[in-house]
Amino acid sequence: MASSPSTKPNFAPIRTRRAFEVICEQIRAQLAAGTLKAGDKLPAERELAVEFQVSRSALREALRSLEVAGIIRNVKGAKGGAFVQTAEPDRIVQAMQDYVHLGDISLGELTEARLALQDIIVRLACARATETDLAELESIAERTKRETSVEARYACAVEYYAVLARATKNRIFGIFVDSLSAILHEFVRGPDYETLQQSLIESRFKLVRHLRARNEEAAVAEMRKHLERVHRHVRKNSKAAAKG
Amino acid sequence: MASSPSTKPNFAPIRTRRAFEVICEQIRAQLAAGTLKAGDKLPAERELAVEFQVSRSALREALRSLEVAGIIRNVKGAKGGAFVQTAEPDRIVQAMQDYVHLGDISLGELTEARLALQDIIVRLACARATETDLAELESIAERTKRETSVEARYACAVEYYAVLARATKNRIFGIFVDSLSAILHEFVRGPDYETLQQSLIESRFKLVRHLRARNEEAAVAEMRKHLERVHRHVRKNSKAAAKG
DNA sequence: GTATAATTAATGGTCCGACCATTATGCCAT
DNA sequence: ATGGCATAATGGTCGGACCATTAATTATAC
Repeated sequence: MASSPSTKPNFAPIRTRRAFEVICEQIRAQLAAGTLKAGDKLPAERELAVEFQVSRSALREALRSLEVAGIIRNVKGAKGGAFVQTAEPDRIVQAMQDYVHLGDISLGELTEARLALQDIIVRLACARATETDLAELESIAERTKRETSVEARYACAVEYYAVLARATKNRIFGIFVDSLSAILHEFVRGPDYETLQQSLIESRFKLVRHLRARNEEAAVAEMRKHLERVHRHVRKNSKAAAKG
Repeated sequence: MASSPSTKPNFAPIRTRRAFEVICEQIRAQLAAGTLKAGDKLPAERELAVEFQVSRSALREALRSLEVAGIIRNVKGAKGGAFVQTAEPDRIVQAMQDYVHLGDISLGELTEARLALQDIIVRLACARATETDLAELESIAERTKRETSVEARYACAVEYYAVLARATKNRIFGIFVDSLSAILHEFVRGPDYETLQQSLIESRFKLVRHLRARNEEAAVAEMRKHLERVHRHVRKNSKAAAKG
């Protein structure tokens, strides 16, 4: 079999395909084809290994890949197994985080992208936000005012942005915003973050008022003013960190 | 050892942390801290296993996770090993693709997001594109005209969008566009795709002219017209596929 | 009869030790 | 020098074992 002489004038791509890759592809294909869907349970590892005619180790590496990709979830014990997951954007967020950590993206790019995105989101939310959305935004802003710890208030801010993104009725924007928020979170610490937080709360109320009035331009302007303040803070901190 | 009675009043968080997860975290931490950076080579699997005091299998599952995440690349043979990768957005794209396949995102959301994104991109590119960028765009459009196969022309289109995104001088937009393009690609097939392609070429030249004139509004309008045509096609195909 | 405890079986997580396939390196013969 | 051959390093795969957790079943106590 190996390198039979002659009759091989084609310079085929060498690419060695590893067993676990092939397995992943087959399972992904079944997903795309709809044969497998969220909630389904794959056979047990030992069974699958027999079916694919590979060792359990190789099969496990495939399952591990799919788990890391957020496609399945492994649960132990009797009646356990690999369950196809419902869509969760977490993995996308982490992929972006990894990408940034690998060093190619500057803080400037991140903040610019966030500003541009938030622009779109505010415009869409202005057109589509239901009264429920608006009420939820207000309630979060109220809660922020009552919270005492920096951490708790930050969590409120994240939630506020998430609800705002949801108000666009387009989940893609939610993913993008989540990713950028998660990455920028690492920069947000600093000595005067607490006083900044305080001053941002009022801005959130203003934004809701503009949204409710369906005043697109005012809402966009408010969000811009808001974000630019945050970003000035972030940039200052990052410079301080670079100096230290 | 099992369930030693009494002396356990602490309600610790249950979460069983698997070995490979801990390993991943440690390596990721070294990445974020800068101790590890692109190009570095990790010790051999057998060595690492000793260092982490785990079996080679567990260690391999960790490496496999990192590889799937695009953080390292495993290369065989002597002088092989796990090398920390330079940033590649491919994984983000695939994460998004997985997310869509898991069924939460509609075609409408995808096209809307793409339209909004391309809006921003055109505006930024209009302000920042260098003559080199513009020349490259033109050259790609020229090449598209000369290509004969549908596939080759599609590849040109992808490249055109990529170069346009690069002209914004912000890589984040490149990632977003790549992701959406990859996903929408699956829908683009269809009987009259070839005639559509033909009619789109002229639009690309027009866009470059608008960009070169720094005429933002005209450029945005041209792109919108362009994309709306593509999306009408895509939507028609997807309906046809749903019917069949 | 019902509630509780012990048993069992299924399953993912881990470990070990072996062998294979690929690759770089150096040595040797030509 | 050049081309081939042995060697060693290294990831990929294998097979089998044991552990930990969990659900179902059975036995026991009341």
